[in-house]
This record gives sequence, C-alpha cells and structure tokens, in this order.
Amino acid sequence: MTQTAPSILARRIQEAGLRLTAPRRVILQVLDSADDHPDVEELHRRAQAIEPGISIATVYRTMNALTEHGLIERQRFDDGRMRYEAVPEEHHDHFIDVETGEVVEFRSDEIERLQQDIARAHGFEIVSHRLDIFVRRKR
Amino acid sequence: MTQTAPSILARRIQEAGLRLTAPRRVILQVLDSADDHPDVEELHRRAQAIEPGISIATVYRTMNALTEHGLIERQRFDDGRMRYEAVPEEHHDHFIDVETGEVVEFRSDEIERLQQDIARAHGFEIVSHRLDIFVRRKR
DNA sequence: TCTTTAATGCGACTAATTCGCAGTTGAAAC
DNA sequence: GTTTCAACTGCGAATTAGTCGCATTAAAGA
Ligand SMILES: [Mn+2]
Ligand SMILES: [Mn+2]
Ligand SMILES: [Zn+2]
Ligand SMILES: [Zn+2]
Repeated sequence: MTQTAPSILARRIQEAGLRLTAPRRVILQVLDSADDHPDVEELHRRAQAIEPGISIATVYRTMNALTEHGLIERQRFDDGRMRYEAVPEEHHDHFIDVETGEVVEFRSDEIERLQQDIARAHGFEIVSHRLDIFVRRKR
Repeated sequence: MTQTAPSILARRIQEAGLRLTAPRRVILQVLDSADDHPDVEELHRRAQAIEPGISIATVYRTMNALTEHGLIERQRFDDGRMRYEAVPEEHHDHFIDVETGEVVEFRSDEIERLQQDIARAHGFEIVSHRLDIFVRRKR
C-alpha cells in the first residue's frame, strides 16, 4: 500500500507521549506541508481534503495538544482567530500586509537584544513576546 | 445641581460628529479617570457604579465608535478580550506580567527606529505595530 | 490478543462581541 | 421653546471562535 511519508512531527508527538492516531497523521501532514499561518478552519479544510470525516473539534484539540507540548507555535494577529505554524528553527516576528493579509517573517537580533535590555532594566525576565508590524507595500 | 466636570473626551466626541448622550457622558468619565487597560466588562462595571442601567451593548458600541474615530486605543493582549486606554501622548508598548496580569508601559526609540529600518528594507511602510512582552518579575 | 485509557465525532455549551428592532433623545433647525 | 429626525439606547437574539460531556473507538504497552 502506498502510504504517505511519516510526518516530521509524528516522531515528536509520540516522544511527547501523545498517540499517533489516524486523524492526527493527517493533521500533521497538513502542518508539515504548510508554509503559511493557517487558522483552525483552514487546517480543517486541508485535512478534510485528504481525509473527509475529521472533526473540527479534533483539529482544535490536536492543535492545543501540540501547542502545550511546544511542537507548534500559536499566533493571533488582528482578526480574532488563532493561527499556527511549525516551530521555527529560529524565532522570528511578523509583518502583516493590511491590504492583502500576507504575512512576511523577519528577525532582528538588535530588536531582540534591546527587548532583553529594557526588560532587565525594569526588573523583568522575558517569558515570550510578540512583535506584529502591520504594513502596506510602498510604491 | 453639582455636575461632574465635562470629560476631556466630551469635546472631541462632538468634534467627531458623535452625539454626547447620557450613557456616553458616563463612559467618557470612566475612561478619563482610568489609568489602566480595562476591558469592556470592566468599563461596564465602572459605568454601572456611576449610573446603573447602562447596557453593555452601549459600552461595546461606544468603544467601537471611539476607536473608529481615533479617540481611544484598543489592545488585545493574550486573553481573548479587547482592552482600551486613552490615546497616549506618545506611543508606547507593553510588558504584561504573566503571573499578575499587570501591564507596564515602555517606549524604546531604538526599537521604533529599527522597525522603520527593517520595514523600509522590505519595501513596506508601517501602518501600525504592536510589541507585547510577556514577563515575570526577576527575583 | 487483551487491556487500559487517550482520542474521536457529535452536538451542546460558553464567552466575547455584534445586530435587529422598537422606543428615546440630542441637537440642529425652526 | 418647540419641532424634527437620525443617531443612539436597551433588550434579547444571533454570531463567532473555541471548549466540553459523553458514548464509542482504537492506539499501544503488556
Ligand atoms: Mn511565522
Ligand atoms: Mn498602554
Ligand atoms: Zn521577536
Ligand atoms: Zn512600539
């Protein structure tokens, strides 16, 4: 039987003590082949395309489990919904094009370092942060 | 009759072509005397304390009107709800203490400038941005 | 193969916010 | 001061994103 290549996340989900179920296999495959920042509804749509019958509740629960175990990253831009992306090699922040909705990633070591400095000066240690820059294309 | 001093926002709301109604007077008074980042439920609670009978729908609608006219600033930290604050003299970003929920404001001209630089390098112009730093007190 | 218990699908529920509607009222025009 | 009328209000119903209870299924370790 031709079977889909095992997801990169599949290993990690089992290492985390989670079960690798059929719906999860599909969701992980969707996540592996995503290079954007889909929300649950979009993930569900993509999962359905591979294997109809997967419940949206399962997508929600799976994404929660993955997030809690640090296997995926969760973002909320400006519309209400949560968006997901693979845990990146290296932390990055986001430009969001207000006209198109397009998301562009960037990283500034300088900004990261300045945040550390400012937090320290306030007697805080950083747990996490989010820098969303809403932009439009210059012309 | 002793009447509350007219809200600073009262003038501006009329300049914006909005009506200065009784519920709005109360809400504006609440906003003027707030120095934190209350959500709608908290604003409603405070408004009710001054004048019972004000509907939460009115608070929602008023905050939307104020936001649309740029008379107030709207934030969403990490819980789902929207939070509001007076439009600040000068833009600032936020530390959010993950243990207490406390919000501390800060401003870094350097970070602001770097954002401009990076956006420009990507061919973007910045519409707005948000930098939320989730922290805990160092000890 | 057996057993245990996490995971699933479903539909009901919740929380935050919006909306339709009938009645009220600010404020501009008389 | 009175009239006028669209903006605003309170109410409850609707919407949206996400969670949860429950009976059933099925991973995966023994
Ligand atoms: Mn990203
Ligand atoms: Mn602030
Ligand atoms: Zn960053
Ligand atoms: Zn800033």
